[in-house]
Amino acid sequence: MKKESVTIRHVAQRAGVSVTTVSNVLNGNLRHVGEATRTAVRQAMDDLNYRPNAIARSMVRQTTATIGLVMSEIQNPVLVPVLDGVAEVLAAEGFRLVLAEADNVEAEATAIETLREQQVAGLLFMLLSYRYPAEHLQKLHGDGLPFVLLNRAVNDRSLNQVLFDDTGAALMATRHLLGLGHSRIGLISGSLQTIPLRQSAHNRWLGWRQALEGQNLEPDESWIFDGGYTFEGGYRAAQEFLARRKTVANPPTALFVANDAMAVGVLKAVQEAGVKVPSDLALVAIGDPPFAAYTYPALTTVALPVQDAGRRAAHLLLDWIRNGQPDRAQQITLNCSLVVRETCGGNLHR
Amino acid sequence: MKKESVTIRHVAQRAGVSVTTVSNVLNGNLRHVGEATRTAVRQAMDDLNYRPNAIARSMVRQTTATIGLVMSEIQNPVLVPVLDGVAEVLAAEGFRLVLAEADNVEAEATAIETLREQQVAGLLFMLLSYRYPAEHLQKLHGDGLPFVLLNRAVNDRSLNQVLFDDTGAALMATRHLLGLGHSRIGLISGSLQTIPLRQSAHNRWLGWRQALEGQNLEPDESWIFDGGYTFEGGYRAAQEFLARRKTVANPPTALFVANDAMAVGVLKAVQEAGVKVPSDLALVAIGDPPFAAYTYPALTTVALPVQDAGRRAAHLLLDWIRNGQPDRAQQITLNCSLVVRETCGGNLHR
DNA sequence: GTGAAAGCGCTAACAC
DNA sequence: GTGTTAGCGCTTTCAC
Repeated sequence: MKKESVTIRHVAQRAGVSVTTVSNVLNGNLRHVGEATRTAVRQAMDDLNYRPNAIARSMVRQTTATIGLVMSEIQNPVLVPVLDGVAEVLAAEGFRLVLAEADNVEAEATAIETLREQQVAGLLFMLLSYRYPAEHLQKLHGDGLPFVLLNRAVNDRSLNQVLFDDTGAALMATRHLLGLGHSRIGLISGSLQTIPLRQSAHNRWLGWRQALEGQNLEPDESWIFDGGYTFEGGYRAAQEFLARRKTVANPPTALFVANDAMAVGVLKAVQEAGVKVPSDLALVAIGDPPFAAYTYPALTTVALPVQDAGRRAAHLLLDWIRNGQPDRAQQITLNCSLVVRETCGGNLHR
Repeated sequence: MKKESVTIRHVAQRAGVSVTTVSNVLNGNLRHVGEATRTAVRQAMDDLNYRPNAIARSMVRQTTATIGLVMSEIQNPVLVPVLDGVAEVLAAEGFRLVLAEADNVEAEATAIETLREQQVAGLLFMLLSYRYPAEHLQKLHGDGLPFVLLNRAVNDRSLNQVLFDDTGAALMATRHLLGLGHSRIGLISGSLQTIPLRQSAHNRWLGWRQALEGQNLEPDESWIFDGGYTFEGGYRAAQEFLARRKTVANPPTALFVANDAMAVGVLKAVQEAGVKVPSDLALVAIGDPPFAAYTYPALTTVALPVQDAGRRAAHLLLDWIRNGQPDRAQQITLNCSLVVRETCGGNLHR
């Protein structure tokens, strides 16, 4: 990189024009540039192997075409399609994406600071934790920096948010079981008690409750097992469930599992115990990642439009950046859809 | 963002010093700055809520603390831990990460161009395709821009690379089967025939061959089924395998499956067919993602140190950036390790 | 110890 | 249509 870089000035010189002209052809400001001049400039650029310096451009324009993405856990596979969705629209719109991981509030604050120093045009927050403080977001808001929240409800209607309808998804999942004739339905929950707590875990629990109550069934909290959203947690929770199941006359005939990773663990524990799915025990989950169709039996699950969430969030942000702050902040809640596969089987009483 | 931003000049004014002094405390150049001055400046920064402009700094320094990551498929879960490893060391070393997705050669060229316009200090390539042209990489090399290749062997010892020992992993996997007494071992391969072709698919096939040949066994190419590295492909390939298996007197007693995703599909197909793993059919795979321990039965697989690969690549790149181009390019090949779980069972003949 | 000033590569008035 | 020029916010000689 210690090569003398070729600048707009060199191009101008070689083409025998001024820097303004070069700048004009660079930016498509062609009404001011004659045909011949244009080609001459282009030629000179090619000859010199000229590459415009985006840093210098940002410097004078006082803005960048870069947005910062701060995410809580890059490792979480759920977020990968979101990232992909974001990357897709940003690339299409000519924006760059700079990544910052932040697992806790301080790290998040630091990330925001760093990103702002980079003069990002906007910020995207993609986090999973529950009851994450929102003060520094308010500060962003006050500074007029565009940002949108992805999958983190902060109960503030002044913030732009893209959310999954977790409660609705859980409702849908549980109702599917109900519709099949199940009336005793256990819950393998997300991080309800384990740390970090999750917004979605709470909402999915809520959906389960509501579905049961809607049928005048008493949600039996003793059939809730916290699986912490992991394969391992689901496996363990299922083992607990199975142990308790044997001690009781009328155990649940179905399980609502709050995500697909846990469902994989549940499936393993259940199969090891010789319990048959769906005949002995029906299972619904939430998420629908690629593997959901290839478990044995294949998971019936409520699909979350994760990639779409990324796209929507990116569009929301870009709108704000380009057209100024919208009059009202938007809370976009994404709808989910049930994907029926094999883990629920047919009607229980048929 | 249309607020008047507070600059180093404002700080200087408020602290009653020159911009030079402010710059000096900003950069820890404290030998030239008196104690009192320093605190005054710091105070002024706080008061004004000053945030240094990294763009302006890059402008004058003629370099950024940003590295570009160009990856072929963000969606591929295998790459997520790599990304995490990269992000981890870059964050620790004070570098930013800008992401660019590129699924084909032209997209890659464009991504490189964009990233270079952003004046990235270096480039990381994380791609899966096979026989990807390397000319534009040579150009980078000629321009002296630091870059390292992750998981893309280009057979050019002048390039810095971090690679998985795919052949070794396949050898290890197949030998494990051999050691258990299996002598007829089929292969569910990666994208050997499907597009895009994969370097790793070829190498894993090679490892399988070599293991067999090492025991003076003839690798029977008619027991190779291309699963394209996907759940779906693995499932289909296994169905083909099972169909053929029934038509033959001495079918393979084991399968080397070139990655874990396919192994999940294989497991499903096999279970649907009522074939028992490992008693009727043993399975080894490669990868060891989180779900590998939670399939039923749990996958015996050769673990790839993916996160470590990301870290190593990042370090290699940072070294180059900071200490100049190394005398010799490094080809780091990462070792793999067998994780024995349940899909192979015990010795065949015991 | 501290300050004045040049200039990084580019854009955008404004003048011609 | 094209050129001149003044910065964008910062770092960095070089004087004092």
